[in-house]
Amino acid sequence: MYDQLRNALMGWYRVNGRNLPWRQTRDPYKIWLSEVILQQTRVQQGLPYYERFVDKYPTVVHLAHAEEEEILGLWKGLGYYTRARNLQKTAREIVRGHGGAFPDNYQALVMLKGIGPYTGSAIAAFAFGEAKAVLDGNVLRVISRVLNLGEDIAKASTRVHFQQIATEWLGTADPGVFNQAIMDFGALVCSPKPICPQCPLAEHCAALREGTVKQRPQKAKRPAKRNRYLHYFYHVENECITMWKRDTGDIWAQMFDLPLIEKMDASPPSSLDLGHMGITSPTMPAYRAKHQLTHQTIHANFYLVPKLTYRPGYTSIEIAKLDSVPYSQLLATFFDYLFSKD
DNA sequence: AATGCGGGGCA
DNA sequence: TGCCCAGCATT
Repeated sequence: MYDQLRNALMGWYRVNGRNLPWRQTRDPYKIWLSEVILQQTRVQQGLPYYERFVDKYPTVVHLAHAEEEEILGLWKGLGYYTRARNLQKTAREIVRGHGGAFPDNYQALVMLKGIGPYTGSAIAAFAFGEAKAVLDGNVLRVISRVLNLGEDIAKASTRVHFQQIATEWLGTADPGVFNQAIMDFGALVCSPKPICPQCPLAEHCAALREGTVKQRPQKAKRPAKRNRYLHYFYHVENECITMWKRDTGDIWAQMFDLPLIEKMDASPPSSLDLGHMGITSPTMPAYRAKHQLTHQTIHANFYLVPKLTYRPGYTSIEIAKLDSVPYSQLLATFFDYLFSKD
C-alpha cells in the first residue's frame, strides 16, 4: 500500500544519505551513545561529542568505570545534563545487571534509564534489525505533511496514530535503513524550512497538494516564558573561587554554581538579602548576562564581593581545576569573561 | 496530561 | 533579539 512511497524514500537515501560515524557500526553501545547525544541535538553539534566519548570510552565497561563528574565534564556545553547522568547509570546497570551483554530488544531497552520509545526503537532497529519504526521530530513532520494530518503532535493520541502509520510505512523494508532514510529526509529535505521543489515525495505529498505545508506539523501554542533574576556573588581568594552544588528539582541540577540570590522581578536585591550573604555594601554588577532556556529567561547579575559568609554546602574550588567540574553554560561564559582579562 | 531540562540555528 | 526545535523523566 505504501510501496511507492517507501521506494522513493529509500532511493533518495541511497544517493543523498549522510555518511555519519555511528552508521558504520552495529555496536549497540556506540549506537546508544550516538542516539542519546542526538536527543534534542543537531548532528552538527553532537558529532564532536560523539567522537570524544567513543575515544575516551570505547566500550560500555569503560563508561561504567568512569567518574560521573568526568562524564559531565565531557558533556559540558551540550545541555540536558540528565542525559549524561543516565548514560552512566545505564552503563553500570548493563555491566552489573546484564553481565555486560547489551539488551538486544525493544522491551528490554526501554526499561533502562534515559532510553524511551524513540531511543529504544533506534537501537533495536539499527543494532539488532528489529522491525521498530522510530518516531522523532523528523518523522512526525514528514508524516504530517505527506498525509496532511492536522492533529496536534503534542497529544499522546497523535503519537499512537503516527506510530501506527510509521510502522505501516516501514513495512518489509530493512528497519535500520528505512529509519535512517526517513530521518535524513526529514532533516535535509522535509525540514522545518522544506525544499519542496526538490522533494522526491512531492507527488505523494497531500500537504503540498493542499498548500498546507507551512502549517504542518500542527502543534499547540507554547506557554509564555518565565523570567528569573539571579544575583550572583563571586569571591576570589588564594587562586580559589567559592561555589556550591545545586539541588535537584530545578535548572542545572547538581551542577556547581556561584552563591546567589534569586528574585522574581528586576528589582535589586534588598539589603536584608545581602546581609544574609554576609555582604555589607551593595555594589553595581561587574557583569550582566541574559541566558535563554526553553521555558525561561535567566537574567544574571554578577557582583564582585570582598568576602562571603561561609555556609554549609559552600566549597572552594581552585581556578586552575575549574575545567574538571560541571557547571552551566552561563557560568562558562562568565568565567571566560572573568579570567580572560587580567 | 503537563512541566522541566539546554544548547545552537535562524529570521 | 526572540522564536524554534521535540526525547525523556517526573509529577
